[in-house]
Amino acid sequence: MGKADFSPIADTTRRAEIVALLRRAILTGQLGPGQKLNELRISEQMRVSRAPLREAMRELVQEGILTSIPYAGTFVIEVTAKDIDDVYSLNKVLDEFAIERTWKLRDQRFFDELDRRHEAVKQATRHRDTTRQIETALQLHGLIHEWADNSVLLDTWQRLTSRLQMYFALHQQARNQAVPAEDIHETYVRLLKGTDMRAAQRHAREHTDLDFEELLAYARGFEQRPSNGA
Amino acid sequence: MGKADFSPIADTTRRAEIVALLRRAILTGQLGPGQKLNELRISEQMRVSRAPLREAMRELVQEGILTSIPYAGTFVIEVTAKDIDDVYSLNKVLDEFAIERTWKLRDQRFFDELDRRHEAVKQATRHRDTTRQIETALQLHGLIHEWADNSVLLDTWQRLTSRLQMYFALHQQARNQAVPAEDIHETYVRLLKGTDMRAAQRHAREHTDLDFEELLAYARGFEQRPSNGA
DNA sequence: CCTTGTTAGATTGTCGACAATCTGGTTGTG
DNA sequence: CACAACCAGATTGTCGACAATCTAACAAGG
Repeated sequence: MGKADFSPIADTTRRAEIVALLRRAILTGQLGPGQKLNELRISEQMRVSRAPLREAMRELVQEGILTSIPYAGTFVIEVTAKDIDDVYSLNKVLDEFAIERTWKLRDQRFFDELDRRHEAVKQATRHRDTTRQIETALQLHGLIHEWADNSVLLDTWQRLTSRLQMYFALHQQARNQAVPAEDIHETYVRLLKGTDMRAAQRHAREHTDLDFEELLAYARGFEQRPSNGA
Repeated sequence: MGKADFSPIADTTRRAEIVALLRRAILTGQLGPGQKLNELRISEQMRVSRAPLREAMRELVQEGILTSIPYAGTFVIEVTAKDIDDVYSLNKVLDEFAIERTWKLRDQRFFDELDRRHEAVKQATRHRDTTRQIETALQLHGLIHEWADNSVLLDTWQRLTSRLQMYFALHQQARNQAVPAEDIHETYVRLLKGTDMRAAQRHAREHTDLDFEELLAYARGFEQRPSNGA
């Protein structure tokens, strides 16, 4: 049968592309915390007028990775240890909820997708591609939120993810250390495949395979440090 | 001493005022679900150009009460029973978390504020002011999120609150029934003042004094019903 | 020396006009 | 009648220019 399920076509507005560009620049650390976004300069660089750029910036402000002060400018959010702790602690709660909601909905497609994403992380790890490693790890952890069949939860988690990705990128960028070779997501995946939901939730609450403790310790270091623009 | 701590002055940009106006119009039900927002018409009514209006609309899109389709328009979100259920279930999780975080931070100022907001609800109830009753009830429940000392949690909760307020307004508007005279928040306040945190959390999870069950039943009624604009 | 008033430059906020796109009706054709 | 191509109107997306506001440097006065 001619049954092909098409995905929605791409948003063909400049605004959407600008949002994607800016978000990527921030989440990869090209735009550092506290840095000011000069509208005229950016609009000229992108060959775009200020109108769609400003609209894009409003979106990112609401997304929580930019902050705006009227007549002063729009800046990349500052990162404090408390911010990271706030995001992290809430993230754990959402994880527990997502696991609970996803649990009964797990099927073969879920397990397949879980393996696929897990494999993507392992591949990025082998290639020593730290940026992609962060990205894939977050995608792996995002599966339960996508599967939970709760659009508001997914929305909320994606908002947190933006920040998480930014934090990890900063951390990685500053340390630039060798990535862990072992597979730290092994337990997480195994528990999600198992039959003990409580165990999976406990794992999400207590043991984190996204290495937050180190991230926190690091963040306490650059507290109050002046952020120099690029 | 001349020590007066000033709060930041109000945002004096048109954009901010437009956001407030539009939000109020949506949350009070003046703009119904599915309704299209004609930029030219609204900008003329507000005596404002389309630029700040469009920026304001981007904010509300990210806030989750508007939805935008490129080259087609921006619309007030549709309300389905599932949406309400999604918001409601996530809200309960956030409540539990907020109670946990707030618990150790409770002090006299907290209890005073709790009483103050509780009193505001009772007053609105006495005056049969249903709109204000919704508003004050949500403010009462918001205290634990404000007190939890987690800016991300507060952000998230406020986003959900926008929707909750909209749902309740629709419900109230359609039914237009007499408001309950009894004080349904009595237990909630009492538990928050007590010493048993688990009991307070259980109450948040199991018994809801914001009457969601009825709201849900109602929402299932206008599923798929065409929304006529004003 | 410190404070206050002024001013020039840069940047953000807002405006009105034009371009791109969608919608619905109309027309022509089989 | 069914259907596709086309066209006119309305609406959204984008642009360049102007107005409002902020910042920092400088001068004047105590």
